[in-house]
Amino acid sequence: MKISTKGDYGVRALIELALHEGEGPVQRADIAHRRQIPESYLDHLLAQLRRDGFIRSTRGPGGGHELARPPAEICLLHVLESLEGSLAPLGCLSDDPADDAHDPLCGQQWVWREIFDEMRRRLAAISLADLTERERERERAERVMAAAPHYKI
Amino acid sequence: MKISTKGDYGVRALIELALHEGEGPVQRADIAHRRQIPESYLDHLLAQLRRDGFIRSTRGPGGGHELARPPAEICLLHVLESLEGSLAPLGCLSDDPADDAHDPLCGQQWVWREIFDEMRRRLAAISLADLTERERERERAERVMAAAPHYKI
DNA sequence: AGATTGTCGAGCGATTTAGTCAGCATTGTA
DNA sequence: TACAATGCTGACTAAATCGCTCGACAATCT
Repeated sequence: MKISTKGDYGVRALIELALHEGEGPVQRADIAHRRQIPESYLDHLLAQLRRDGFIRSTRGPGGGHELARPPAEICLLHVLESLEGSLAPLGCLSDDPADDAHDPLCGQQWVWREIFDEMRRRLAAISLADLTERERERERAERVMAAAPHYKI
Repeated sequence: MKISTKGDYGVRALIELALHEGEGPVQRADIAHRRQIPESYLDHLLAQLRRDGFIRSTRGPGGGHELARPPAEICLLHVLESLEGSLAPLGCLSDDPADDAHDPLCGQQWVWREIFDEMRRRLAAISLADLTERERERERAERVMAAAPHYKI
């Protein structure tokens, strides 16, 4: 019942791209270092995000990755589904044909249907812009803390 | 992000016990056959359910398993948490010390906190009695279908 | 004593997770 | 044109988890 590192790393990477929007492509190595993601693993996540149209990539010197759409038009649900596959807690609730729609708890499907729908609604309501805003706040707070160490908890 | 067969099988087993409440202990083999659960696997699930006080078991001829509490006082949340461990989608939201409370998406913890709470609320509101009632209805419907085959979809 | 039940822990094959790595493709710059 | 900087791809792997089996043991009834 856990979200994997794929979802985590992927979202972190997108936040990094959103923070530097309009400044040209950001390189794989920079994303990896700044967000603490294994560089060669990040490759695969970026590839997936590109396949699903969240980012654009350019090769060669000065190349890198950038958002393909404004952060406000990218929602957490779609990003996670791209990286993790369907988030359905039961195979039989999933659209994804990779889940072999016929095992656990299908008898209690009705219980999970609502829970799953509610979860999707909430995740769909959160955009990359929201996440980025929070992130900026967090960084601001961190800088204040660093400047006045005696206020630390 | 999936519920495993443990939760599934465990709930099915408890429903079976609830359906035969007051008729003395039900044997492992009977539960397994009637609910289509591998017998030797069921062992471990029953052991866990006993450790957590959902069922009582008696050995020897005529022994078996029975509910330790009335079905209305057993909720789906607790059963699943017993069998699956914490249902928290992030380690950092879990009470369970088995989850090493410090990896994925902790930066987006606030997103998941609410989703998780809502899920728990809903699962806590469903009792074994509710599940059993649904099951009885399902069986009734099945019998009607069997008696009048030409009504089948 | 012996049959019938539950209890417990070791082990095992398959799958998934979380990566690494080597080699190729593309593109800017000199 | 050469070459350096970047991204792209697929094969590989180590470790964890899942779903289960098995064998030995413990309790209890007749």
